[in-house]
Amino acid sequence: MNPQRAGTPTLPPGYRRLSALGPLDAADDASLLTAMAKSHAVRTGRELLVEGRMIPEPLLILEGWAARIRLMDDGRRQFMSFLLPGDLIGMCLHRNPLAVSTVAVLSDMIVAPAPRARAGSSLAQVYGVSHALEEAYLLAQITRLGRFNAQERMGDLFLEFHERLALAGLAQDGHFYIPLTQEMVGDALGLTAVHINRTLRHVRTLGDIIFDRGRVQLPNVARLAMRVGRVSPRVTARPN
Amino acid sequence: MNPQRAGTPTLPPGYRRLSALGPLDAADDASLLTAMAKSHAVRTGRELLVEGRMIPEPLLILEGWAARIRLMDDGRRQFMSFLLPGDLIGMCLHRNPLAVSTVAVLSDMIVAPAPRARAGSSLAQVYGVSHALEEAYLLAQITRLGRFNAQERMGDLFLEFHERLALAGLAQDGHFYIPLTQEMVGDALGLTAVHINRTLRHVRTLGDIIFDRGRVQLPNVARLAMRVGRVSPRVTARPN
DNA sequence: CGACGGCTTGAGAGACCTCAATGTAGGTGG
DNA sequence: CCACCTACATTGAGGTCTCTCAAGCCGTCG
Repeated sequence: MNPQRAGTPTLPPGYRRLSALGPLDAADDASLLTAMAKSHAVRTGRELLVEGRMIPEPLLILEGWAARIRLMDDGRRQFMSFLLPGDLIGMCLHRNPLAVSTVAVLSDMIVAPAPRARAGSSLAQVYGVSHALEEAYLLAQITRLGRFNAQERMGDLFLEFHERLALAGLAQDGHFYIPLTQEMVGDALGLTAVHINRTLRHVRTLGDIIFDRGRVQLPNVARLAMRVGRVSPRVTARPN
Repeated sequence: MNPQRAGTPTLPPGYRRLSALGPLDAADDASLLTAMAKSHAVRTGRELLVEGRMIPEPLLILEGWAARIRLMDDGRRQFMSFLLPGDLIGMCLHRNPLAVSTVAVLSDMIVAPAPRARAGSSLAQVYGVSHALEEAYLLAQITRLGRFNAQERMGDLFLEFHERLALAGLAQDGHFYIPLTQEMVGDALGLTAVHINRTLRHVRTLGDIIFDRGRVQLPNVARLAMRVGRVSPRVTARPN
């Protein structure tokens, strides 16, 4: 979708996804590329934000996955949302902000400082769209947990992954990779790892989802979407 | 907390709550009062936003309750969050925004057009804090649905109500009013009305929660918070 | 008075959980 | 190359939480 500049190395998935959200003018595109030059790696298992602590510099994900998680003292764990390439971490509208959730790194990442957007700029517009999408995904997670059964939850979540990864160029033909164990899927869906395993077997026999050691295949995306009644979130009146 | 101006009628709960989030300078306070003069009533059952439709003028709730809800074609319903006096409806950071959820009016409301905040103003700061709190409540809802049992969900939700209503001056001594039926509480907590009823009986015998036709009493807020392990969300480093 | 919405209660069913054992792939050290 | 370890996946048996269906009750309103 975005023609690659001559002489530049391959653009990272995070850039692809962000620029897929809306047109960036030359100045904003330049500041994005400048920020990307200052990118750095973060290793699996680290924490980018800690609940209740000050939020450092906002970040843009270029590669890799993170998740907003909550831990309870008895060991229960809940994944509240996933942060994928192109997503922003720690963008905040007020001063002295505290993180409302911990952000844990799920796979080796490359992140860049998120360039500041001037009010009304094309970058500000893209940030706004990204932010609205993030909220839509939170709402989707709430309905999943509140009113879906195990099978529907899994189908809906994997469809969301497919949709989001496709925007970053990381999914083709219903085929993609997620850095999650069955236990982690359970922590996202409010289910136990054991029940995830049984549900996976079930949806595999249905031909809906094949999940093996991180590799996901959705043989028939449209049929699965129909089956779980999923509607993709739209946040702008005119498609970008 | 906010001394009442001589000659003005009683300030509405929405104003109290909003100004409790942070100091407003004279100019912003004035624009808020101006906006409040243009307030109007909205009746129970109406819809302020419809999922997938354009968002009209942003609103500030002065009195009454609304909820962000999602309906499924088979009749299942999920309340994703509640909007109380002082909350904002339809504030958005990008152009041509579409509503990501329907907003239904739960009790007769009084709403005012939300005054525009200039970047960096005291009002913008308060809006930012309000927005961060709203996100924190969404995250709390996710953990409730994902990892809490019926009793914990109910305790946690009612503690959230208590906390939020207290900011608007609408709760005293663990005693307040919510415009919800048992069925609606069920739709918020991802449970059936029948199970809500049984859970209510249980927590009443424990002395944790008494809920009768909208009136809620929490005889021992601290003990209940301990019992469900609730921590109140904090979104700014220095308390306002 | 009847009708209605909401609340209450019972009995049985189903979805999901817990506990526990076994299997499997990959990594490390001898 | 094999032995071992670890993390993850798989499977079984039994238990619990919550749901479904259904009936009865209560207060309000016409």
